[in-house]
Order: sequence, then C-alpha cells, then structure tokens
Amino acid sequence: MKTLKTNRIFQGDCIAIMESLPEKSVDMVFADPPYNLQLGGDLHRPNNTRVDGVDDAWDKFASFAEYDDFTRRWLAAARRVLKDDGTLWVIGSYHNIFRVGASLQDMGYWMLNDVVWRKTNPMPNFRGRRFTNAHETLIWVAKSESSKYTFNYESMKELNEGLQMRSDWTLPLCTGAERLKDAEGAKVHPTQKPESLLYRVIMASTNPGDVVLDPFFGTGTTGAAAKKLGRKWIGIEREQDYIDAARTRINSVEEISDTSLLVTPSKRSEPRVPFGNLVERGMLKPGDVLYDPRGKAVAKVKADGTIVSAEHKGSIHKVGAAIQGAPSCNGWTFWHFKTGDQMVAIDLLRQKLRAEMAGKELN
Amino acid sequence: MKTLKTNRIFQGDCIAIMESLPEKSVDMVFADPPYNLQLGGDLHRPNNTRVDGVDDAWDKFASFAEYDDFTRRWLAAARRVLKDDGTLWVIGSYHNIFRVGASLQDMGYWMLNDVVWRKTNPMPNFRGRRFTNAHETLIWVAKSESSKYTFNYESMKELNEGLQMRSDWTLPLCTGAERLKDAEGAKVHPTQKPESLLYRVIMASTNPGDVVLDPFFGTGTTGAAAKKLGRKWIGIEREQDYIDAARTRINSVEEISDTSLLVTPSKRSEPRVPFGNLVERGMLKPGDVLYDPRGKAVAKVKADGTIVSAEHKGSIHKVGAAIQGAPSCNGWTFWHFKTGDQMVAIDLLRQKLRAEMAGKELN
DNA sequence: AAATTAGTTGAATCTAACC
DNA sequence: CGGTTAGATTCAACTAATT
Repeated sequence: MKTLKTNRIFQGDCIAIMESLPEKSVDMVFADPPYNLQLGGDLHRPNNTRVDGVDDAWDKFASFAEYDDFTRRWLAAARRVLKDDGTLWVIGSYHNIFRVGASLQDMGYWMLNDVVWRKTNPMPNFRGRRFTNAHETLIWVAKSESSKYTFNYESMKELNEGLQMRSDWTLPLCTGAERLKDAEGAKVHPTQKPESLLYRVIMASTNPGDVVLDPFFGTGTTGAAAKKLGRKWIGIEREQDYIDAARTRINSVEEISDTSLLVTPSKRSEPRVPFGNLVERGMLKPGDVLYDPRGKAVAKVKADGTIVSAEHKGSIHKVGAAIQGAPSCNGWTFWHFKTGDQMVAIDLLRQKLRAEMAGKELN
Repeated sequence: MKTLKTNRIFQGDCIAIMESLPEKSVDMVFADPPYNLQLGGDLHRPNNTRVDGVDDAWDKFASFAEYDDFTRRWLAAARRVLKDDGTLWVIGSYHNIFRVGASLQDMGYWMLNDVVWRKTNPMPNFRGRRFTNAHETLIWVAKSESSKYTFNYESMKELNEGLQMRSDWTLPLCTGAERLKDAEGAKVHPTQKPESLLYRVIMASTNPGDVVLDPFFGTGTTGAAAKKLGRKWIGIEREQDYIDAARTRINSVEEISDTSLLVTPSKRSEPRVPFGNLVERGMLKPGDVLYDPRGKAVAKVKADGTIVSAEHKGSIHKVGAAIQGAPSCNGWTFWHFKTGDQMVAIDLLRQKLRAEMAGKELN
C-alpha cells in the first residue's frame, strides 16, 4: 500500500506522475492546463509597443483532436487519484474551455457550476474588432452525480458579506508585487494566476487538512494558497525554472489561522450606469426627444446611447456642455424628457434602474 | 432562384425549415437552443421526452451523443443559410454550452468571443449546495477564420460610455411588464430572454437592413429587438402558443423612422483620402515642412504625395514608422504642419477635404 | 513629503482594401 | 490567390520619475 507524500513538487509529465500516485487519495484537483491559444503574428498596442504574448512550446497543439486526446488522458489520470467524494476544477478561455467541458461530461464527471472570473483589469482589445476579453471560465465538477462533495456554503456567504456567493467572481489579474519576476525583471511564468482566485476555490471546496493536487503547477499559486489555508498540496510541473520559483515562493508562505483576513471587501459604491443602458432596456427609445431645463434646446436619443442636437452629437454630458458653451455638464440632471405635460430629469430613470439593481450588484 | 421572405414566423422544425431557405442569405443567426437540463437525476432529450433509467455513465454518454447530434444538425443548417461574412450567436448554460462550443469549433466556425450575461437578479440556490447560478454564456462565432464579419465597435463603445464593451454584460432577467403572461397570469414561455440582451447582440453584430434569423424563436424576443433596431428578421418556432404571443408582441413594436439614429459611423467607413490629394488641391505645397508631434523630426512634402526626411522617403505612414522604428504608423496623426506658431496635425486637412467632398455629393 | 505625470504591462485565436 | 500598403487601434494598475 502506497502512502501519499504531500507538500512537494514532482517534476515530470503530469499524466505519468498521477498514474504513479495511490488511487482515490486526493480531495481536490485544480488544473490550469494549456489553453491552446493559436496566436498568429505579433500584436502591437496603439502606441506601437509589442505585446509579450504566450508563445511557449507547452501551449502548442497540432489540432483540436490532439488537444482533446491530451485533455482526456490527464482527466482520466486525475479521476483515478481523486477520492469518490472529491471535486475537480479546470480554468480556461474560449479557446479550450468548451472542449474541456464536453470531455468532462463525456467522462462521467458531474457539473456543479461554471464560474466566471471577471477581470477588473483585463488587457484591452487593441484592434477594436471584438469585445474586450475580460473573463476566464472555471468549471467545477464532482467525480459523479452521487458524490458527497464538499462545499463550504457558509464560508462563501461570509466572504460575500452575508449574501450567497454567485457564479461570477470579480478579481484583478496577478500583477505588481505578487507577480514573480526573474533577475532581469521579466515575468517567470506567462500566465501566473492570482492567489485570490485560488483562495476562493480552495476555501469553497476543501476542508483544512485536505489534499489539493495541481497537475499544471507552474509557479505554485495553488501550493501557496493551500499552505496559507492549512491544506496539504501536491504539485506536478515539468519546467525546472517554474519549480525553482515555486519552491522559494511556497517556503516563504506562512499559514494563516484567521481566514476572515482573506475576505476581499466588495465595492458598495453606486454602480455606474451608462446612459445607453436606459435605451437598451427600453426606458427611453431611439428617437425620443430630450429637453434642457427650460424646454428650449432639444436633442434626440440614438440607439447606441449617444444623443444628437442640431449642432452637436455625443454623450449626454458632451452635448449638454456644448449647448451651454460650458467646459462640462452633468447630462443626468441637465436633460429632461416629457411625460404627460411634465418635464422630468433623466436622472430619475437612472435612479429607477439603480433601485432595481440595488443589493444585487454583488462582488 | 428563391427569394428570402423576411419579417415572418415559420412554423415547424427549424432544421427542415432552414434547409428550405436560400443558402447564404442571412446576415446573423441568434439561437437559444434547448438546454438539455438534467434535473432530479432525469435526463431530458431536446424534445423534452424523458430518458429512462439513467444512472450509469454509458447512458449519459448516449444521451449527450444524442444532444450533440441534434446540435450539429441545426448548426449545419444554420451554416448553410448564413452568408460567408455572417456571424452566429448561441446562448446556453453549463448544461449544454460546452457541447455546443466544441461542436462549433469542430464544424469550422471561428470563435470571436464568449460573452457572459451576468444576471442582476438570478434565482438563489435554495439548497446551499452550490454557487448561485448567476450567469449564462453566449458564444459569438464567424463562419470561418477569414470572414469579414460585422462588429460595430464604436456603437458598443458609446453604449458603454466611451470605454470598450467587455465580454461580461450585466443585465436583469426578463420580468415585470416585459414578461409575457397568458390569460391566467402564467408565463407564456419558461425562459423568455430580456430584450436588452438581444438589443446589444443585434446592434453589435449587424447593420440596419440586415437579416437576423432565430431558429428557436419562442415568444419572439429576437424579432421584437430586430424590428426596433431596423433589422429584418425570420423566426422559426414549433409551438402555436409561442407563435401567437410573438406575432402580437412584434406587431405592437414601433419601428424608428429616422434610421440615422441607429448607427454610429466608424472611421474605417469614411472615404479614403490619398495624401497626394492635399498637394494636388494646394492645401500643402511641394517643399512644405512636416514635423513629428514633438517638433523634432522633419520631412518635406514632394509633388507626388510622398515625403522625404534626412534618412527615409516614401508615404507619410512609411516614413513616420521608419523614424520611430515602429512596425507601423498613422501618418495622418503623426505629421504636423506649422501655421503661425501652432502645430496642427495634417489630419485636420483631411477632415476639411472630406467635408468639402461631402458637401459636393449633396448637390 | 506629497502629489502629479509619464511609462509599462497583461492567456490575444486583434485589419482591410487594393493590385 | 498572395503580396503590399494605407491607416486604425487601449484600460486599469502598478512603478518610476518629476514637481
């Protein structure tokens, strides 16, 4: 009978190494596999600086079929080491996550949630040809439909100021001091995940003393978060540079007992409401007429949330300022609409919309 | 040669009906297919019949295969009616979206974005055994990697108050007056989508006059939003009750008469002005000196509309790029000329010329 | 010392028209 | 079809330099 050695990094291929570990010995697997990005040539920012993209060999696959084959093999190995009541998390982007999700279902894993990591500070879309890619997707599965999996509902609720934790998590990228750099100041790993993400994953789905395994360990974010939270960990990684960085990093981590310290306070400030939202939601229609407070100047609402007057066009604030010859203008209080023979400021509509959203804009 | 009849609902199976429509005739497809929900341990087929005795992996696989088969068939029919530069949207939840996404990729569709609809008011998780399911996922694809698809970047940016639209959209569920109810006050359709969601989808990826097809029309949210935004629409639906509700609903929608309120012109769509035209028209003379934004680097205008600096010669763009050592450069905003002691970008002259040209076209 | 400004950077399938 | 060229395009955080 093999015993499981924890709190260590195994170097090598994650499939072979997982196959060598005792079966049904791990409580949770967190996996951040290659995304199979398929990037083309260089990408430059509008200021002509070059984006330092992911071009590592480990992210290259010849075809979807090859990627699927790789996915199924590591998922099978993970399934073997996972306890029957254990769960597994995978993170990915639209390049790979749909394939991973379908494979998970095909292999008998039972989906519990898909969770969206909303990035507060994503990289913009520099060419203006798509929506800003501002999120990544995590899939959380149990080993089977009948698993008695761990979910720390109360902890999650506390973490979210007394409201149920939702399936969308708003967290920043890993930057600044948290981001590991080499001697030359270059990032050690191209896609280091923020520890805050792993805190939440580990706290939600494991208990203190549980074993967390990460088959794509990289620079050890999973190990660092697990140690902080009093969980045991196992990392598997091929690259020596990543392993060195992870060892140093995890050695310097101190366990914390007071997990309330991990709470990331949610923003309670009033949500910003773009004027266009009123139009989208039918509170105002394209073609509706807006009036200045005296009912003289007029402007028409456009479908995209801008407005046009006889001489100006742009946002409610811009056109309001231009009409008054003022440097700035609060369009919300300047512009009015007619309802019956009353004139009402459009700010009323904003207040209405905020009231609908009140208490519901979590995170 | 078949012609495409628009602004109507076809009753029947969406695959058969799409196969009967002319090929490459539709600009955009929006699809909200059955979700294959697995509630209470029972699996449901896309047609809502129950699958018997399913608690082993083989049966699950068989059922997923059936759902995949259905998915691939309607996606193939949609692909046929879609123009080569058209795009397709699908919305789903974790029950089905991963399978749909993988099928899309397998069939040669090219992913542009996955978009998350964050619900402001989701249904809470009553048992406290999972995260509150607070979002759904949309996938936006082009027909192929080389498609010249429509994306109204500027409109989306305006709608988001001057910032790029992100891949996460915060919108409420369809409730209140918008939610269609029958005579007894029961909801007509179990999963009626909010019009605000369709408003954004349609405005982002189509132009006024384009044809939008929805193969799972339900109560016609897609048709209502399309009509509001001056797009043509085609709905396919099997259930008579839904069709009746959709007809009444769409008939009561008013179209905008002033279609100029529907679009934000992009810079890309403005007429191209060769730099040489400025010289031809005497707005700049051969020998005139151009400066970079800091007033340091200089170049002289030649009669043929090229420029020469100390070390480079060629177009305004080429020389600007060479001087900066950059891969590219927008010469219109880079180069300036002196008027009095002011430095003005040559783009101003282009704007002047465009204004003159627009005036002439009106005559 | 504190505040302001300038520079850097992040899992990115990132152009379109013309010859 | 491929190759060439015109020319359009960025947000939030953090760090370093400057006032």
